[in-house]
Amino acid sequence: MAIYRTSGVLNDFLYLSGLLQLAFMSCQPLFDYMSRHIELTNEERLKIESLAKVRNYLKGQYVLQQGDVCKYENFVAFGCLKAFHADESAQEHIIMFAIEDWWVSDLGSLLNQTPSDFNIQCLENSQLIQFSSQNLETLYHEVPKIERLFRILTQKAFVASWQRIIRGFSLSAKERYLKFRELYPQIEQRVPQYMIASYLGITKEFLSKIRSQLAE
Amino acid sequence: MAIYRTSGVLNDFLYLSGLLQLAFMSCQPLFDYMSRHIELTNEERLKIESLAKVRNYLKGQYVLQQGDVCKYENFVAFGCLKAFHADESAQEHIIMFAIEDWWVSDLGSLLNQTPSDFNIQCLENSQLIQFSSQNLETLYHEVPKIERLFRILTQKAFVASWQRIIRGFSLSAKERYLKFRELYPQIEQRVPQYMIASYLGITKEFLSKIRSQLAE
DNA sequence: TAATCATGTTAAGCTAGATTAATCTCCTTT
DNA sequence: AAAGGAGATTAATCTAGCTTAACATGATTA
Repeated sequence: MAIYRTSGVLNDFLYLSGLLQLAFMSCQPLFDYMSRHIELTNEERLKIESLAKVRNYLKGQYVLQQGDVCKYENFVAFGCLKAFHADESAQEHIIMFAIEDWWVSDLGSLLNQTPSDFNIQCLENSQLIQFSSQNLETLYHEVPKIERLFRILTQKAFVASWQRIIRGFSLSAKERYLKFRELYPQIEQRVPQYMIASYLGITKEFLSKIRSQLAE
Repeated sequence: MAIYRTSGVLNDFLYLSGLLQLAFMSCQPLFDYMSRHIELTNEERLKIESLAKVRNYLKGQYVLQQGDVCKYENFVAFGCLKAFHADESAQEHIIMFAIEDWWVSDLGSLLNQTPSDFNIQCLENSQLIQFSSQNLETLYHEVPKIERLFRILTQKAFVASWQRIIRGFSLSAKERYLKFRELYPQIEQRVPQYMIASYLGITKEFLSKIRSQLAE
């Protein structure tokens, strides 16, 4: 698919920025993020660093494929990804986007070591900070603060997913689109419209219609 | 509304069973439940008991009303409840049912002390074991096992809610109904059809049609 | 006994949103 | 320069599921 291909110029850029990115493969973005929630000692930072794995992905690459067991909980240092489920008729349904400072994984698959329900794919060159479920367990035990942080994060994610379910019930497609723009203005700029349509659970044609109505 | 009213005979029964239930207001159901996940010492049990509040509700009573701040995380010792959101046009959208051994609350409201997005109402006489957010915090600190348990429970709940979102995208109403029966056979027996329709995000008339198709 | 209420069913007509297919605009590649 | 691909738009037609409304049933109440 064309998403894997890039122009010569873009390739040069990617190669270059790839090199640049290699120069900055550290857990710093994660520490910055964490320090907004909890305070970490230097030993704790070292512990976290020893259990994390920093990895770069190119645009189009899959971090997780439906059917595989999810190996990592991923923190996005930079880049943009989508998580999507492909149904029987190969239709893609985007479950979430992830940009800087977001966590993305198939938690069910990671926890139960079962085949994943969905795919995670990079929409831009991305750098992820990865924790295997084993390392995460170790981290929970050795740095209880982190267990606490993850409880809180998961609770927030759970609340957000319930709000999404409520929106799915009680709002029209147009209202859901407006809500999406309100909630995620940064993401709206960064991903193509047809993916937003997929996230909203409507066709790209219908989203286009909604937008033209809004423009009037 | 008639849901509050009951026949004389039923009232007698309720009164009686209310008395009987008063005789058994203990945290035992919660301990039984917890012991399926973690092991508790006697001191820990006492700690939990000291922070919990056992309360009976009659059929029809609200445990939480939309707009109020959610005061408790509720464990269902017995009974049956629904959590539902009422939209602008006063339409009810059932988000979840809760029976024995389920937890039910508006976590977002509880955590952030913000007005709740939805109602929690008893469909049967119910007994809840309640933890205020303060007591829950205390519990997390004094019994770290519990913090761990709640992290795991929340993760599971989060996974379940994502699966529900996926189902909402990729399954037809009929498929969603069949899935519901598969996942929650006990609940199907216990709540009226029109509430199941609401849970599935369809009208009661359409569910009726689906069922008649299935019966053919 | 008659009335009421909760629940469920059936059927006619209606709309939000899907499907299909053609067209357009940028980019990128050759 | 031409061809191709990704993304977006528009319009015609179609359908899953909604709305409305009438009716059935069984339980409860007066």
